[in-house]
Amino acid sequence: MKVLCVAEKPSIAKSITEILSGGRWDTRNSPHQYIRNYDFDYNLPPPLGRGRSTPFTVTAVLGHLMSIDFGEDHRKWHSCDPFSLFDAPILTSVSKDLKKVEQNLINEARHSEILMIWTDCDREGEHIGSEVASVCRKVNRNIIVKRARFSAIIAAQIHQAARQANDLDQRQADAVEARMALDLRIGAVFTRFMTMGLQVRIPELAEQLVSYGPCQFPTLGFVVDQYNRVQSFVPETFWYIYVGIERTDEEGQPRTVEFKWRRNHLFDMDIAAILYEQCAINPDAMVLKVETKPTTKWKPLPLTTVELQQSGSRLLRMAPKRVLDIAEKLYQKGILSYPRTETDQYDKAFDFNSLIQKQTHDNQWGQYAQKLVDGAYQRPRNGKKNDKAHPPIHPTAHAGNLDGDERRVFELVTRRFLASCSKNAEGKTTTVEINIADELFHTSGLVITQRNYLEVYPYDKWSDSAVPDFQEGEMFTPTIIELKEGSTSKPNLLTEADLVGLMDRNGIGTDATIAEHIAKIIERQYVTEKQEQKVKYLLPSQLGVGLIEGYNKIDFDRSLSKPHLRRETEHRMQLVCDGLKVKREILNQTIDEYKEVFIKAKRDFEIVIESVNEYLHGRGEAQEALRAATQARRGRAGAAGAARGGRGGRGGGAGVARRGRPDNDNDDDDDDDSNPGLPRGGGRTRASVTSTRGTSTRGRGARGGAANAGVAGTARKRNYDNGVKTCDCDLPAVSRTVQKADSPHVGRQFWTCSKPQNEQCGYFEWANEGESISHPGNSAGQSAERGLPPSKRQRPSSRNETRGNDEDVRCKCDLEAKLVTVNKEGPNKGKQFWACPNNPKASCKFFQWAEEGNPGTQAGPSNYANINYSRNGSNGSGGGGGGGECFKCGQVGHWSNSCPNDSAGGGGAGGSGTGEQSGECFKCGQSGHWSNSCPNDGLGGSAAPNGRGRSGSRARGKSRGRARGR
DNA sequence: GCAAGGTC
Repeated sequence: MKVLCVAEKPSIAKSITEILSGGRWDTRNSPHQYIRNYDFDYNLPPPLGRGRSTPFTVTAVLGHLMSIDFGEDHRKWHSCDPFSLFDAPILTSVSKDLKKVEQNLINEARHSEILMIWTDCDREGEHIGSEVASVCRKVNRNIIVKRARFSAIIAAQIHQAARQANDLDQRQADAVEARMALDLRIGAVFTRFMTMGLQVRIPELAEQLVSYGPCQFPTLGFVVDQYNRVQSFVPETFWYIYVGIERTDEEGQPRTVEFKWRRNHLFDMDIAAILYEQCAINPDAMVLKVETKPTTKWKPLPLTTVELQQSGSRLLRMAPKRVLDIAEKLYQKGILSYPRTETDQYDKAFDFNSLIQKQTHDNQWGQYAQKLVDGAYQRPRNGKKNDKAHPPIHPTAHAGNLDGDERRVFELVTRRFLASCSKNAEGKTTTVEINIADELFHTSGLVITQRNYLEVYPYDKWSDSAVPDFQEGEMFTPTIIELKEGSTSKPNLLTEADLVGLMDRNGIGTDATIAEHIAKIIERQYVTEKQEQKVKYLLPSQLGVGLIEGYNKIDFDRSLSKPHLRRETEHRMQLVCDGLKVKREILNQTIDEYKEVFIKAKRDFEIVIESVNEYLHGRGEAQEALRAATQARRGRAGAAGAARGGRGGRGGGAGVARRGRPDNDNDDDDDDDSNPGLPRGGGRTRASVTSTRGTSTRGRGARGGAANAGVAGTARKRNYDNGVKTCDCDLPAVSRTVQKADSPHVGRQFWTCSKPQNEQCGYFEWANEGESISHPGNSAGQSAERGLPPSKRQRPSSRNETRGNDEDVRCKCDLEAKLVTVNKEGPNKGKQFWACPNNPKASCKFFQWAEEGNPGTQAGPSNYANINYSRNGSNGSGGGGGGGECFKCGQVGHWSNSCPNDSAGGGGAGGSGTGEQSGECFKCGQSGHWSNSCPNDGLGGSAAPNGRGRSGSRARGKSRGRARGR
């Protein structure tokens, strides 16, 4: 009896071998240069084994083995209507470059009785396992397939995984298969449609590939949102009292001690002036309090992939993709652990000592490592994430021979590792509070008592700033008392590090692919990089803004440029994993929805074309502003000193801006503890809320919305009378109006997230032209309770299936909660509870024990029939609007998946739809032929747009719809 | 010439 073990990658195959074999194995080459086969005997007990030495072979694949594509008929762009790709057959085959990997499996499986799958313990791993099984079964029908599950490469777990191997989880594999098919179909449909549509209409884009992807577009959406936020920013002037006193410090040097006003600053100059006058008339200061407290600067958490990319981008100024590529190289050289991990906590049995020991030879951090070995070591902090597959990124060896960027990345990872194995930095802060004419001012200083991890981690800045001696009760007269003017500062464009964080928080891409998506939107010329001094920002191109704004003007239920659609796909995959849906259901449901989105996009594509054209050529101020920014960037081409730093003008000189920052804000490090993409100065605004101006309109709400202050949770008009616009947190968005007189967008309204600044999701959207935003004056919270967001009513997701049942269990995201069974040993084992169905990154952490007889537990295919009923009802009550008709027959009152006129089209849903829906040539717009055989080809780009596309395509779309309904 | 996800 022989057991064939297959890991997801060669490194894991080797690690498993080292553990199971006890260090004694033979190795053979495989047909593939990167893969080796390891042979040894292992004592596999019953029931799997016979309790005696069993021949084991361990090998690996290189991730997914198969790839999918359309058949020959549909692979050529001009051979079919993009719409037909929604239903075209998909072929699965082993990729060309992986044929040798397949051959190795075939060779080994022929002579094995058991196939043991050792892929990573996640959905993708389960799918890769199913691919391996299918290849092996082709040559050995009776091979027994077992799945070894392990969450860390440690001996106890690996042995246990082998001995308790069970079955592959077909549901997880199915979920991945659905995701793959959806990504391919949706990506291909929209990419071909957009590319061919724009190429013939806009001469500059004649050669341009205009792709759509469910991750690409939301990524671009974040960049455009932030660009718009910067454009719409309205600086607001504030005033504050500045107090300074000259004192000699401990070294006998004179210095000015600056005191901050407790009120921070006020937006009302009159009140600030009155308070200032009182201080000026009676400037005697009395020291009320001198307080010294211990303070801690926390050491960094263990390093995840996302963190590595962000730190690398911020501290080393490298593109996230480059950081990851280098980490990958170092991993292959054997000096870094696996670099794609979501885990920021170490396993209990992790061997820190020997790893730290390896670094003691380095001439930069060797001494520090030795100190850790000699007793300064402290176990790393635990983060909250664990992918159960890989430990945090850490150095596995010492490397003294690296140079360039490899050296810098290795140094960052190693210093971070050593820092995380150190003690926190400790210090003492002294706060002095004084009173002048009943106004309070304070200053503080820091004395670092133990630098600890800071010694090895220079990326974190924490510096001494001792306060000269003050005594409680002491009286003095300040050297300076001034009324100063300042201004809230403009937000910056996104940096790549910001974007990585936004994508991570919104579940766009995975730790391994986030960087690729960013690189992709740059490659597609949707976004360019803009260097400003030492920081690189992401500036959307005219094409990028034109596309996003164009699509935003089309009234989709779920915008193509927002993260919701991707989140919905994730949610549905989870339903498949949980057995609440089957693959076919979510495929049908999702494809039907996208067909409707496509029909709408096609019908209204003129809006997108106009928007792109406007940004490329239009005379509007917003368009010219963007063109100017793009051209300035090109023209500058790195010219020194041209950049202004991105922040808006501050009225009060250099000192003002610093004064506005939160207390103790000397955290100038790489911690991602705020959302840098949001307008700065918000803390100042909030501080002023507590001022004496309770009835003043200024300063009550967030900046930029002075006229709308307090007008949160506005109801959306048009098609959503009962609904509200939601942000990316799925909370009611708030409206704001651009007021800056010199802004190209002045007077324009936009939607943004209602949360406090440092918690905002990054959502930004211009209100549509002509959209009337009513101001009922209710709070966002009230709105949320009363009205459903439009998505909830119109989206045919699983959320709606049981809508109307009062006993639904919903998580805090308002998603249908998933039922989970406790597997952990203990008194609750076997009990069920409800949890948030979102992926761990987006989870709201909802928890509720399930009770017996809870109707939610019966969710299953039988509920599927309710979808249509529920949807019809909500659709009707929602007022319908232009987008509420079935795409199959064109009638309102039902959706395509329950179309009573289905047979009218003849054939399958896709087949019939294809011919009628959009069967015209892209070049001339006529039906009866495809663009590659267009008889009107000679018309050229200039003739095509005139009239034909603009009025024609829209009118045709509608008439076809009606015709089908007859 | 399309996507996103693995990995090398």
